[in-house]
Amino acid sequence: MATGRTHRPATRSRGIPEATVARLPLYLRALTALSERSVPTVSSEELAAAAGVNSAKLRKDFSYLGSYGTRGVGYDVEYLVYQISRELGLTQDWPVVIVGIGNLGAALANYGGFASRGFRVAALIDADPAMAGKPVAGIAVQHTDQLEAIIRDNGVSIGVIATPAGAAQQVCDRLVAAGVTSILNFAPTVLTVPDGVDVRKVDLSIELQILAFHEQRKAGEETGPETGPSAPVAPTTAAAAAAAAAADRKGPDGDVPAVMPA
Amino acid sequence: MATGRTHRPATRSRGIPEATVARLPLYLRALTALSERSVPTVSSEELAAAAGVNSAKLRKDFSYLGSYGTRGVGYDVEYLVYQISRELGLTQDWPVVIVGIGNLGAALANYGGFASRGFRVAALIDADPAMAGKPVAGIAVQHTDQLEAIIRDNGVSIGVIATPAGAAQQVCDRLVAAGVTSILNFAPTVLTVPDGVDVRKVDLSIELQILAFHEQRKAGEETGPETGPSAPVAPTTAAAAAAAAAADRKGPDGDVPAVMPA
DNA sequence: GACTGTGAAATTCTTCACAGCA
DNA sequence: TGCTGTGAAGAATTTCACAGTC
Repeated sequence: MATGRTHRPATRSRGIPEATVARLPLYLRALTALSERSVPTVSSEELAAAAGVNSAKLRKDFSYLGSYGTRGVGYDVEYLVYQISRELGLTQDWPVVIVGIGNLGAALANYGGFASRGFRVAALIDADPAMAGKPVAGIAVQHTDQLEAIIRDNGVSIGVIATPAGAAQQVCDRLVAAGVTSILNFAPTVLTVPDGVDVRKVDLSIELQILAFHEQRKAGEETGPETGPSAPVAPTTAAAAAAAAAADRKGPDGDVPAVMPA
Repeated sequence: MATGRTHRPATRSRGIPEATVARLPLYLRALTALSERSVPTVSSEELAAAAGVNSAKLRKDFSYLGSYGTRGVGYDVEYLVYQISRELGLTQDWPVVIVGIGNLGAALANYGGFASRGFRVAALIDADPAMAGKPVAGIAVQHTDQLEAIIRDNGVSIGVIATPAGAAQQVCDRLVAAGVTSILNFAPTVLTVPDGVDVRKVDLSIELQILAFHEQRKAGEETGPETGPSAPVAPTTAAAAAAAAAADRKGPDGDVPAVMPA
């Protein structure tokens, strides 16, 4: 994912496997739900069911964090919430900026889960001058010109990119230059970043395509190969490709005005 | 993921690894961009760079599809676009319904990548009677009452859930009962589905938490353990947990009832 | 007796390195 | 010569199964 070097020093220091890290938020969510219901302890079996994984995997995952359970009893919910939160770095406050306030950016700004789990929306940034000053989710949108100042003034290290694909790399470069070292990318583009910067991407179109693959397979099993569940279309390859590429250029929000050549 | 049996009978030929399937959309996107620029052929090295993977992996991935390249030359762009599209089931038309037309649902409806890559938004569905009839992305929102009829009339097999977490399982059950067999879930909940139904989830909060984990580690490497990049907060564990759980219940869009101030 | 923690086996995924073909 | 296709090695992840502890 990163660049050049011998991959990343990555999951080395504490030795928590990446796959485990990716599941910790899942466990945390299930645990907070239990905590809310004042459930004092859970077994690996119960918690695993709530998190949608199997219990052996969960126990193995927790074993990387330490021995936080009690044999014959289970895990103390509150204690485990704390330990996982700490491990994930959620006991501190992470200021986040969202760049590109189209439909998606607005949805993200309004997303309750942001504000409450250690993340604070420090600023909303858009390239459209007409957006400047408008309140979205109670926060006034600021112009892209302010990007570097906002990052530095707020000590922002996490940036969310919800711009059209065409603007994403440029925005990314500016974020990184200003000091951001983690990026969540919603634009359908591969971002190039220097070593030491983490990028995670969320791509709606990709997820749907993966579903389509499995869906097609199901259909094929029932009715034989090459049979679709609905009106088969078979568009001209070139035309479809062009349309898809054009759509990508519009960005996650379609043609909604967002950040553009600043 | 699905059946209790020995998983898939692995119908001889088609043994494409899941990891490979997940990358095909990435290759497809890079290829469509090349196709648009009328580039006739690419080497594995070039295409891999464009897709953000390494070339050995790409060649291995393609080897599961067949031998579509030419030694000493590379891959024919158009041909590969077609082959991957076919493999992913994108040469047919997939009607999709989006349930939950809040900020996020509206963003999804407006997402250009949906419409152009084999997916067609067949309907937008919301539980709020006030939303019924309102046009979002050019499509009139329909009430949840119509869900089953819509699914059946349109032969929908893929559903997108963008409702609050509390409604997600119920919506999921109805979708599945009506015939949907693939679900893309944006609600921060684990969905339970019968065998044969695929669920993929997209969770903004989880992605951010994973970034925070790595971010924390970076900070720790520089300045020693337990040092934050910003104002450390250390909230009461129980309070934080309750707040987080409460936020989840509000759903991906927070508590905003409907479409943004368009 | 119940349930965790964990070596070891099994499986999946990635990378290497080179044979083989245009 | 240049680049694909792929066995084989290596790494990561998942699962098994059971010893250990409360």
